[in-house]
Amino acid sequence: MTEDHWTPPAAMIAVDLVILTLRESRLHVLLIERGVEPFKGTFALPGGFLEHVEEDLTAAAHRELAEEATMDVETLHLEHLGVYGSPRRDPRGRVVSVAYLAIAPRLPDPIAGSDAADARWQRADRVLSGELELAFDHRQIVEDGVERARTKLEYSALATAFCGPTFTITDLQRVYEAVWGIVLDPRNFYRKVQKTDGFIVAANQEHKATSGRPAKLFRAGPRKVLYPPMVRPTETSNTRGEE
Amino acid sequence: MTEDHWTPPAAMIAVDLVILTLRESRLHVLLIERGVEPFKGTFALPGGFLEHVEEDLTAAAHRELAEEATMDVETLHLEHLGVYGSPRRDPRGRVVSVAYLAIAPRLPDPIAGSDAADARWQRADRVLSGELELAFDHRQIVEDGVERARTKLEYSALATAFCGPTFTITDLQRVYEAVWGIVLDPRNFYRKVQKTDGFIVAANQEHKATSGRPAKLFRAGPRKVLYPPMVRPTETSNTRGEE
DNA sequence: ACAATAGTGTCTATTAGACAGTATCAA
DNA sequence: TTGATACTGTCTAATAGACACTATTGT
Repeated sequence: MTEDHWTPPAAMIAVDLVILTLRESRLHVLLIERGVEPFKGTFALPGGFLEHVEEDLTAAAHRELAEEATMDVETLHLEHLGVYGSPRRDPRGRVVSVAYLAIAPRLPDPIAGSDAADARWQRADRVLSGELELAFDHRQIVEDGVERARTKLEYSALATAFCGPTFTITDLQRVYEAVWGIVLDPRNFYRKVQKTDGFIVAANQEHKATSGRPAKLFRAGPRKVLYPPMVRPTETSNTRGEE
Repeated sequence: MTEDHWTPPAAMIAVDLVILTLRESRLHVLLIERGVEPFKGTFALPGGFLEHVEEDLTAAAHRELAEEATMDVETLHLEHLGVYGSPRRDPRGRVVSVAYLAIAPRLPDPIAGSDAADARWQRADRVLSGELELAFDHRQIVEDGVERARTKLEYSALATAFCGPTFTITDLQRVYEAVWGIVLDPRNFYRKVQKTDGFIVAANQEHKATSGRPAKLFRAGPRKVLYPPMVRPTETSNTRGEE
């Protein structure tokens, strides 16, 4: 903070959101099809400009999400992901974008809002591979968001945020497998999860119906940080080789 | 990114730097005494406004560091720490600050630059405790930076960045002890560090002179990520109770 | 009965934690 | 020889990884 006698050049502040969820055991990211130039017609992250000088950054993020995807996500926890401020990243001028990451439990199908032609869940791997091109530098932001999620699964209870209010241990295992792109041993996974106090708590004597033996249901426990962490296997025995 | 027909309010972009180092086995942070209003005369993090629309954020960070602290830190790696954008955090108007974290190996005593009355290394614990008050929300930024450093010591080779080009294993242990504020067992520390391939490499047959048995010198190895991580003891046996 | 999913038990190898003594220098 | 710092070895408890079987439901 220096220089009080001249006015430094100002920039527009944008917020962008990386919202991740699981659909059919695959990691998906919420994207909107842009309805206005620039990049009209291509997919982009939900987000937008700070609207007035008094608006808080996270407030702007929540507002944009509601506007563009009509998602009622008051409870959605937004975590700061990074700042993207390369001088030429937006053709309209100097835009510094603050990116947030959120994990969505279930899948309230988004509805396109005012400025977005369409809002959809898209497979994260298609974005990361470049198969689906995004506007601005949003592919990079998605990549950073996915990487953050992978890391946070290790030392935090983030995985439960991918699940609904109640879930089975198998559900939880699917989260790890989808985000990490590997296969885990159910026996070791059960043991590890069960003995990590406060990670998950039994949702008393409730069960679930499919075909096969009913499963016990659990809820997210109070513990947010995992000591010792879940360990990501070391680049071997990757059966379902995603990415 | 929406709204193309009106111009959103712009904000000033600032960069702030948390530079950490070790002096006399204690964690220190680089602060400057502000030479201009607001907060003239109080300490603050080095930093300042983006100067022109084409300037990159990290470029601005490096420039400010050179200007305010006259530190020649081309090689200093700046890591994005966070964004601080509360509407009222700066009395001059809407300022969104991008904070960076860096770890400095040795201690080239800083020289006060143009806008800073003074530039000094200050003990981090005095800042965190509130004993030394900082301008703006800089105490919070320092707190976030220190917490980040603590975490990164666990799963990255960051600790070597606190040391000079060569160092002894004891030097490295002092880094962990100072940042974590605990005491470690030298035997277990030696074993752990030695068997983590690529963490440190021997700087061949060089020694050091003090009083006592000479120590072998090492350099930072190629490994940047530590698997398995160094583990921070669990809140017990904290002999030298810092913080 | 069979299919399908849920759940458990054991053995082994590795690792962290606790702990005490030897080695090498200068004075 | 003493003081001061550098280094090393062992035992034990906890944990991860590998692996196969039993349990409970619907059809």
